[in-house]
This record gives sequence, structure tokens and C-alpha cells, in this order.
Amino acid sequence: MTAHTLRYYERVGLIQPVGRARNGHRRYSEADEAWLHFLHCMRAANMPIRDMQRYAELREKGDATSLERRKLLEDHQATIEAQIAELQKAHDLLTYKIANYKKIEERIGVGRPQLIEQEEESQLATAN
Amino acid sequence: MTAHTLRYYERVGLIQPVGRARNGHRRYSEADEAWLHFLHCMRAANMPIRDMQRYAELREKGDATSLERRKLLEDHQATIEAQIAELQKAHDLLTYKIANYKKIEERIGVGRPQLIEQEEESQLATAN
DNA sequence: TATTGACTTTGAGCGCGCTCCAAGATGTAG
DNA sequence: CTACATCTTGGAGCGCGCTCAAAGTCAATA
Repeated sequence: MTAHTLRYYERVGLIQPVGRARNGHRRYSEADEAWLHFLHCMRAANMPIRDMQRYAELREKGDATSLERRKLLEDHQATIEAQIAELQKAHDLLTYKIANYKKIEERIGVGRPQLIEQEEESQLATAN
Repeated sequence: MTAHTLRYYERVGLIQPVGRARNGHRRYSEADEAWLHFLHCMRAANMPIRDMQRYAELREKGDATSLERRKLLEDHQATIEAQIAELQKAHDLLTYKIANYKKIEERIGVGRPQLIEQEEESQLATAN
């Protein structure tokens, strides 16, 4: 997380105005750090800034927003699950295609380059 | 995948100029569809357009590029694994926080709202 | 014939999440 | 005292991946 990003997050309300040293430089408390860690983790999981803003806003409102906050987290957890499923599909497809390339490379090795294009086609045809 | 996206992909060289009907409208062959399916799957796994362009380019060059293509796929497979790991971490954190919210909501239910903020803090402190 | 409606093109515009620039204040080392 | 590094600010700029606007062509239907 760069300094630029920290200031950006403060600007857009993801973090409350943070404490300053006497010279005006920002000093992040441990609570700030914990919160930033959470934000970082959610961003890494592709939570949109908008949603994080919403969550931050609710958090500042306090007690009464627990249910809504939980719903927000549950929703994002569901999208994470969907993302993992997509990634897994792609991963499987790549495993298949990579194995196919290895086969093709073997054939080149033993001198039958004329079959390569055909193999490539069949790879495309069956890739799913 | 929208028509806009299909045309965009053609513009940037992800797919070769596709066949046309007599009236000039695009007609996608089954080979086109298979390739588009692959592109779609890789995009869903966050492969950058640039990388897909590179792969497409190699594919058009044919046989001799097998190794480089495989490397490209292997690299992306590795980034998929990293992404899954990140998502899993976020998922776990959310599981923890959601459980915590449920506890908090229970307390509200039995009438001890004064402990909520404290719980919230401890949640932040231990969230990891 | 007139009117849809689906396609075509070029090129511009947009939303996201940063990322950087320019100018200025402050602190540290030589 | 002079450099230099490091922070401060507001605002502009950027890379990505679409997404859309405008104007035109063509086929089918009322």
C-alpha cells in the first residue's frame, strides 16, 4: 500500500482523518492499521471502493448498523465464492491446455511436426 | 459477451477478422466460438488483454511458438493460484467477522447493547 | 413505398482505482 | 547556512477494459 493510496483512501472517506505529528505528518494508530489491513484484504478480494465506503460509513454510525454491515460482508463473501469458482474453471482449463502443449512438444521432439496444427485444433475443439 | 466487446476484441487483434455474410454482417464459426470461449474464460480469470494479445499473436505464428505459449499459460496459472489464495484469505476473514456480528446481534437481542462497541474493537484487533 | 430493426464504421467517452505533478513546509546532515 | 529528503496540499492524468454515439447500409415486413 503506497502513501498515495493511503491519502487517497482518506480523501474518499475510507478512513477518518488520521492523527498528525506536530509537523503535520500523518501518524497511523494501531486501530488505523487494523482497519487498513481489513481494507487491504477486501480490496485484494476485489471489493469495490464504493462498498468499502458504505461499510466504513455504517461503522462510523455505530451499533445500530450491525445487521446491514453483516449483510454487506455476506454479500461480498458470496461474490468471493463465485470468483473462486471462475478461477478454478480457468485453472482447470489451463491444466488441460498445458498438458496438451507438452504432448505437442514431445511430438516435435520425435520429429512429427506436421501433426501440430491438427493437435492445436483438437485442443481448441475440446477445450472446456 | 456483448456485441460491442466482440468488435472490440477484433479491433485489438484478439480475434482474426471474422467471416461475413453477404450483407457484411459478422458470422462466427465454431472455431471462432471456441477461441472466444477461451478468451472469455481467461478474462474471467483476470488475464490482461495484453497477455491475451500476445498469446493470440503466437498462436497465429503457429508451430514454433508452442513453448512460449505454454510458458504464458503456466505463468497465468500461477497468478490464478495466487488470486485464489488471496480470495481464500479474505473469505476466512469474512467468516470470522460475520460470526462476530452474529454474536453482537445476539447480545442486542438479550439487551446488552453497551458491550457492542467493545466487541467491535476486539473484532478489529484480532481480525487477521 | 415507407418503416422498422439489426447490423456496419470511426472515434470518443466513461468508470474504476489509483498515480503523479507542482509548489510549499519542515526536519536532518554536513 | 546550505542541501537534501520527506512530508503536505489540490488537482490533473493515466491505464484498463470496455461502452456508447452518430451516421450509414441493408433485409424484411406492413
